[in-house]
Amino acid sequence: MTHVLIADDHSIVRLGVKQIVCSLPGDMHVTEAKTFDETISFIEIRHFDLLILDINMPGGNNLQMIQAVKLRQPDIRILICSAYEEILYALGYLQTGADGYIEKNSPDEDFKIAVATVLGGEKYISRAVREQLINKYTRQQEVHQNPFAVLSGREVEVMNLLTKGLPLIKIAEMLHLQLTTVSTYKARIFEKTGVKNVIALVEKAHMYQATSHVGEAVMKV
Amino acid sequence: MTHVLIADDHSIVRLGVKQIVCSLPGDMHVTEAKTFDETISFIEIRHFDLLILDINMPGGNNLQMIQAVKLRQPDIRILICSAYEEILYALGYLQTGADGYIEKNSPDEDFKIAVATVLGGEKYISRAVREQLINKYTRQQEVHQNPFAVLSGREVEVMNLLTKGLPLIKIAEMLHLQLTTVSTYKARIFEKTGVKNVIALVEKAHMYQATSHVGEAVMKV
DNA sequence: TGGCAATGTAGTATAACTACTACATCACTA
DNA sequence: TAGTGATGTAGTAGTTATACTACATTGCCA
Repeated sequence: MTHVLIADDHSIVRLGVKQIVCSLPGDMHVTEAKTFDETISFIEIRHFDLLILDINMPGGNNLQMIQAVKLRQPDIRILICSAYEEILYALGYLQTGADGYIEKNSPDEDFKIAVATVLGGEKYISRAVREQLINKYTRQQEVHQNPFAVLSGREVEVMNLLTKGLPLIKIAEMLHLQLTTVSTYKARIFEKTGVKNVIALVEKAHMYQATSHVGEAVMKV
Repeated sequence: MTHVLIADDHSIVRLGVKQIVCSLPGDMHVTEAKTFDETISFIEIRHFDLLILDINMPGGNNLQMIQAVKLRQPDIRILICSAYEEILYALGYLQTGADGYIEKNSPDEDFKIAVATVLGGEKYISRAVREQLINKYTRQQEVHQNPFAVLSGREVEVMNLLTKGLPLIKIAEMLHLQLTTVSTYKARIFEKTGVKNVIALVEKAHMYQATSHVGEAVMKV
């Protein structure tokens, strides 16, 4: 008997995932959780083989969720299921201890493969993420999965002000720089972190706030 | 034979919805669309009794979708299915021509009731929205602490695009408005919600999206 | 140790955005 | 029913941001 816990705040999504899970060979027993707190409660009282976790649910949404789960059941498999653009976040989650990461808009077939793979004890990595991984390793040195680690000191300063919603002109004043200089930093930050607008930047910052070196970089200013 | 078209960009959601639909009595025939364009294509070539529409899908996301659909099949029923906090937007959609509005995180039972109700030719209104309607008519006494409740339909549309980080110029194109018009909405949204920049807006939106259950609990007091 | 990439800085031209104002509808209220 | 406020829409003029380019400095590695 395989015990699967599906954690997603959308019941319709749970239903879909449940169907995927039940379509797989083996005797599946599915439990559903609507919030992260609920998820933790279940994990504390029962054993599960697999947790399929929506990272965008109330009370959750960051890397710490993985640790919170693994702390209670170190041998549980975790398949992250998310609406986010996979390639941006997958590596971070995988490194923190997740066993797979799949986007909600993946085809059913991929979903089945993901669940089966993770249940089988292997990591599930979609082709896109696999390529990203390879790129990371063929590049120099250790995997900085944290995109903020590559920012320079000045860039970090600007980023911190940007993510507060301050206009460039104010930032320029504060740092005693020309507007255009700040603009250049902004462009470089966007490029390095792979985002297209401040909102995405803020979201990305949220994702990495748990593990980032950004705080340190700010301190040394 | 009842023909149902499910429009959602997440296949897992389509799967869930399909299961709900097929669990209902009657001979159900389900078609799936992944984008709004695809939805329109289907509607142009075949007749459907019911469209279950995710308002947050690529190429869609505004009130005009309803009209685009009704223009082609005036007698089609439309059930809006959304991840948004229902109570904020439902009335606007219902007024534009939708026959029902259900949140993705509603219990399966409610989902079934919604589909059945709309198929039966009636409007589906959840209790929360019903209460909102009543409140609207029995005058507004208790303050909506939700700052988004005071936004007009158009403002909500603009807000949703803004919080995705889209530049005004794109929003203007999408909604077929002048840039300056969008700018006006933006200013009004900022004023009504009491924020000074998009980032604060996004944060505020997150806040009120995460507390939806709490909100309901408050209402029945 | 010479070279190259990363960093800090900024200008010019252009594009995007905001502030302020305006006006027509519509719904509702005194 | 006239008046008032909310809504949908947009223009003008001025402000702010971007793209692209440039250049000096620094650190590091071959």
